[in-house]
Amino acid sequence: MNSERYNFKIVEEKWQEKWLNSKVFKSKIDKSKKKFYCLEMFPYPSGKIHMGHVRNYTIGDVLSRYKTLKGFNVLHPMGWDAFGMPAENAARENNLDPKEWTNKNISTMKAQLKRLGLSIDWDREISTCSEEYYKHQQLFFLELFEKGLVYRKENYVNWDPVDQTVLANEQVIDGKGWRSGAIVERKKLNQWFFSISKFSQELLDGLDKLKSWPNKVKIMQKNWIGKSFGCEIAFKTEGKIPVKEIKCFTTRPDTLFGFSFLALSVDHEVSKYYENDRSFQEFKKECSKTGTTEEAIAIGEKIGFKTDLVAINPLNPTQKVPVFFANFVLMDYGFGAVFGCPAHDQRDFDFAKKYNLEITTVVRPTEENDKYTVSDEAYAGTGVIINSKFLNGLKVPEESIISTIDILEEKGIGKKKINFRLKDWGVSRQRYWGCPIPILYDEQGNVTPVSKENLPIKLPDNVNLNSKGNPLDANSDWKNLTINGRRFTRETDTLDTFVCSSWYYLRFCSPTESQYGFTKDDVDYWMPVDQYIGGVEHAILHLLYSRFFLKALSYKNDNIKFDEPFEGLFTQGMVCHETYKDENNNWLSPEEIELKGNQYHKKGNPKNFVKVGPSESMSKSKKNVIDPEKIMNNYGADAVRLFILSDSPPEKDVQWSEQGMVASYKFLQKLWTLHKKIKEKINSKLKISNGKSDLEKFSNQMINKISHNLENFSYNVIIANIYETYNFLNKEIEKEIDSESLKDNYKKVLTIFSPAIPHFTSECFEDLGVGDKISWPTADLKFLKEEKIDYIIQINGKKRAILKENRDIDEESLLEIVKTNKMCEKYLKDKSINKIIFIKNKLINLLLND
RNA sequence: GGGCGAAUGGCGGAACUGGUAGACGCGUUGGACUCAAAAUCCAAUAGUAGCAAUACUGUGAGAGUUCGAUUCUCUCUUUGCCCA
Repeated sequence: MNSERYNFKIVEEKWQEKWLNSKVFKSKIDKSKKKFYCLEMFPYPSGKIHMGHVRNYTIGDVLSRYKTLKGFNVLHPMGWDAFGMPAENAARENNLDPKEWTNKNISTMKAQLKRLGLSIDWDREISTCSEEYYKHQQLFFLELFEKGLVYRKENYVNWDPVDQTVLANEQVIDGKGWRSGAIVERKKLNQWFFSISKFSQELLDGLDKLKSWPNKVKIMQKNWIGKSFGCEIAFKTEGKIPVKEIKCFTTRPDTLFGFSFLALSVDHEVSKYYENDRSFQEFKKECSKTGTTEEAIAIGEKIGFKTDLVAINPLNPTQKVPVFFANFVLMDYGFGAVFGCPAHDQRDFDFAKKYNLEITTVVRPTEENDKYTVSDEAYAGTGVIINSKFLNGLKVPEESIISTIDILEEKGIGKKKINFRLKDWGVSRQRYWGCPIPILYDEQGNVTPVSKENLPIKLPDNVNLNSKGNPLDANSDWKNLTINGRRFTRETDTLDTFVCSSWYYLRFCSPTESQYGFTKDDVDYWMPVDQYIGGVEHAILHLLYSRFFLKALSYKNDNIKFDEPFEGLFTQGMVCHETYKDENNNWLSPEEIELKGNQYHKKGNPKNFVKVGPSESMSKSKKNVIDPEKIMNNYGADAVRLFILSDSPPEKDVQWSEQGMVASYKFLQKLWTLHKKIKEKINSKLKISNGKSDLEKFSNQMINKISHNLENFSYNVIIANIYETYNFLNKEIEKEIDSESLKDNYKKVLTIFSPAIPHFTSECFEDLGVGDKISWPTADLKFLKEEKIDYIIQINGKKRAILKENRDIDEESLLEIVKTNKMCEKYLKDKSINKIIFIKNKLINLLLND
């Protein structure tokens, strides 16, 4: 027997070079072919790739290769999300240039991705930190500015005092900065905003059209947009200060008779009467300690500052309640004012308890009796309205809210209103390593957009990153300029990196176009992305921003003929690994431990036992990472691809297992041995004509299975199918087989294996000398139908036998066979058949009279 | 607290529209080869009873629909994710 080992090092390198040199993955517009745009979320060039990338890009690669074989014109590009804070931080720590640091990482990671054997059109590579990319982004900014979709406003932001930057809400975790861990403060700054909220309704409606998106993601976006139906109410006020009316938005106008206070944001215009009030200023300071996230507000203690005003209940004018400033009211929700109904809102309840305010129950749960009152906690459920005069008896919520709004509208007190939770997107970042905002300020501080012919506004080189705050602001050479004798200063904030990733999918269509970010022709052909693949952690922001950005670009622009960027979305699960700690609770990496018996201990230290923790997403901080490069060096790219696909469905988390990895590696060795045997048989030129052979039947069924599983992203099952095929062929090869038939079917088998293990199958094709121009085989239907079928024989619903009989056998004939069958006889003896359930080509169920 | 999902052998997981539960892999056990080990190959592997054929039980728990439920409906438990 041929004992030649499969040398993945030589084979993989050889094919990767071939693919690269002959540009097999280069994509061109070809209107005679159906296109398929496969896009994976592009990586941040942090240094080297991690297993999450391996998984993400392997999934996309399998799909791209499959679609190519199916005859689609496939666009499968890759680029770099190259702006962002880590470059700046790393550069500062090591006294490097962020650009150099980033480019070095890009070249390392690019080599690693090539090493994985991805079918990427590298001619379309883009990097968001290149001028060639961001100059278009600056133009888009100006375009949106002209359309009135960009504006500047002073706003409270989450301020990270350590990183000296503004954080987005999602960058604040438990009131702390996501990177620095510093307690986040509230600070007022002038910021640029994109009017995403203008598109709230459209973004919501668009979700219905996204048929191939996971429902989960659509629901998350829907909740994020947060459409609520309610009512705007104007409360009359009285008091020492000259405020006569305060407007509120509420979703629960039906609880107006439970009104016991009015709460204002500290930024509400009423606050101007308290500017010189020292205790108010202190209160305000206290409020700024709470973050601005909804969660921080919900968890934090509710505090208030009583004003000199009282508000009058519009439905009950004799009732006058105090007006507070409160830390749980945000200026950008509704009108920065809410009415408090403690009995039916927990937050209001906590507040009322603290300040000893009245708590009037106005909703009674249906199952409770007349004596029901709210006592220990607020009741926010369904029921009927009580203690509310003319509202009494209304069903909550289906009747009560609408009826109350009608009454309020009739009386001219309130107005029906729809409110969205989605807030405008603050895009200013006080950072160096980002896309400069193309805006100038004259000496009076007036905003002047940079004229388009002066783009790009390039980031200056050689900045001092060790200055406090924004390095661009400290760089006066760059910041100050004179145009026609007039002095200007540049906007020194840069754009949120989410802006860069909000349109990169368009850029891939026209990666070298210099006039505009993309051309109509390119985008008309390639867009939308047919399949987008990435982590579920981007379910809300990145995907919502991308959807918005396309809407903003097509706003007042008829050139863009599609309104959603991503037709299909697939979110893959994380790669997990067990975690290890030593006796002192320090994290240990898998390389620092070894197994003796069934107990792990520290390498070279058998007495230092290791505590094994749960399997968690690989992260540097927990040291449970496996370096893909090492793994690829040890086992090869195909083996890694095989393993990363095999163990779990792609949408679920997968556990990294060294044993599983080794098994995949060994499998390819076995497959190579089988290949050699098959080659030998093919070359033997044996001729046997025996009609439909088992081999033909099997390979056709397998084509059907693998095609089906590929369409459904059941990639783990495909790997099982590959193993099954091996098991079958390994037995079959011991028999006498017709050489032509073997060759023909084996080629098909290699083809359907090829999306998963492309180097290996390319080598096999070459080794056989059968050429590499292959296309996806179609299963011949005549082989899918077995002429003998396993019929399930049930008696009283219990399986009693399986009989192999002819296809399409009728009920009577099958019944006769069953009656005379040894296995079934004993059950039928002395019984009569009451009813027969017969499912053609499946089963027969005999119900007996007992 | 709300929303969405999940629960199948020792483990990861299969099972098309209700119709053979446990494909495939890992692990484990036994065997072959070897002076020995590794590697490789072969076999067994849900549980219980039995020498066996076989029988019974079994897809988180409990009910329901059905000739038949891992699959559909309801209640509960545990758990994950997102929002709060």
